Amino acid sequence: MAVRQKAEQRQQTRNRILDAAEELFAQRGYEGVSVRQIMRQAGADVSLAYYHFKSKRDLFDQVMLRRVETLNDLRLQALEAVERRHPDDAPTVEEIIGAFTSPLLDLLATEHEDWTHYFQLIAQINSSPEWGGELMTRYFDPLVSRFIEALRKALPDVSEADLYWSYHFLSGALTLTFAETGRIDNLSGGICRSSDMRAISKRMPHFLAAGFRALASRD
Amino acid sequence: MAVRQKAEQRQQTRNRILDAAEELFAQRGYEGVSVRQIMRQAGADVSLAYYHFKSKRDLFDQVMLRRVETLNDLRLQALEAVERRHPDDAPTVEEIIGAFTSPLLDLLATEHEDWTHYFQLIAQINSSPEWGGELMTRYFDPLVSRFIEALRKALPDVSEADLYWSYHFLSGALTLTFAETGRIDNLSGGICRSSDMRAISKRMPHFLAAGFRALASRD
DNA sequence: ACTAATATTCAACGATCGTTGAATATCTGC
DNA sequence: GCAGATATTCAACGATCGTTGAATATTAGT
Repeated sequence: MAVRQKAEQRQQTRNRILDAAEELFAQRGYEGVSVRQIMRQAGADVSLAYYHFKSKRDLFDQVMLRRVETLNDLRLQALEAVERRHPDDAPTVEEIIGAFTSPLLDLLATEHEDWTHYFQLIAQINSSPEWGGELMTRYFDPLVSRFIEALRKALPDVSEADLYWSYHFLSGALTLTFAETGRIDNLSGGICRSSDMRAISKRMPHFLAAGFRALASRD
Repeated sequence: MAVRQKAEQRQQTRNRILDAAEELFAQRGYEGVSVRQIMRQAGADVSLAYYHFKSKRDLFDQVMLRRVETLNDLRLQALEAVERRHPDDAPTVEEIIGAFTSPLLDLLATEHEDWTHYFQLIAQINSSPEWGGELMTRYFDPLVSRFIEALRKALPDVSEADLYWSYHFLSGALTLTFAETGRIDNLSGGICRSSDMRAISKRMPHFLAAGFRALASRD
């Protein structure tokens, strides 16, 4: 009974390792975690990591790759849904930014355990001089270019430089928010909570869209 | 001749170690750098690190502390200068945000080598779940609260939650921008450069001030 | 049932880690 | 110029690092 136990369990073990690596990398960074700590958390022997992955760096890359396609697909679908609702005119900046951010909020709302560490990891990579420039470009550039194209249509008079800088500010606000460091909890004395996704979705698109428009409509 | 050579050289060596640590921590993070690598770059023996500092962690803390007071002072002075120009009414949001950001731009313009690694380091800490919440609070909370107080006066109808979330988005945009990861250079195909402080100072305060106002004037 | 393939464990490698105590060089105060 | 303080070097500690090869357990194909 139970045909193909081996292939099933292979993926199961592989995912257990990826889960442990994702969580620990997100908490302490790539260099702050050892393969031994990852495998201890995964409940398996150290050398099993090198049976399933080529190296520590390869394990890290697979952690990144595992979810990036799902995320990019959801974002692209959200953008296309918004564009479908505007067959003649262009969508608003809010709608486009909403399509960029709401998949993250939805994933956290429905599958929080699975995605929270992944977003924290991306946040750290994004602001790291060593990894940020290259890795973010590699994984997200096509999708981001697609969103920037949509934003260009929504803001016909914006200059290219203003457009890219606006996106850069968006990216910073977004990644820090999803890093959930607890900073805003401390600073606000409990008024705001890092994990309050409803509070974020009510505010972030408005805040950022206003910024885009402010730069686009400058003299 | 040369009275007090020893005391002078003590500070000189100490600063050489701090410089090396600052640069390497900024590039690869706390765990990504060894004390040996730091001392190699500083051109001194490993054990000298433990003569000048208690531990690796203490060295890291001193790297943080060395510049934080200067930075906070400059920001506070900039804010007070803005407020002095408005004896009766409140300063604008742009002016307040300018006081928060322009000291960073000025330091990079005049003493780039000294400060660029420090800002990169802060950017990484800010979006790290392990360090971000606590360290940023410890070093910057009093100053940030002072700025938020000024912003509250400039936006009399804003809710507390909107105010703190707005600052959070500002903080994300600010730290990613000063992380200078080269991401925007890649994404924009060279149109924008991470190191172009003039481009940043022309855009960031406008962008962020518009965001603050958008949240403050919501129904 | 037997064999080949796959999955997992065991033991160890050389390298590097943070840290320390003792020895040595250099300067200061008298 | 000498004694004591200060700064720097040398050598080493046990622990942990990433990684590997060989041995063992488990499953798959026939």
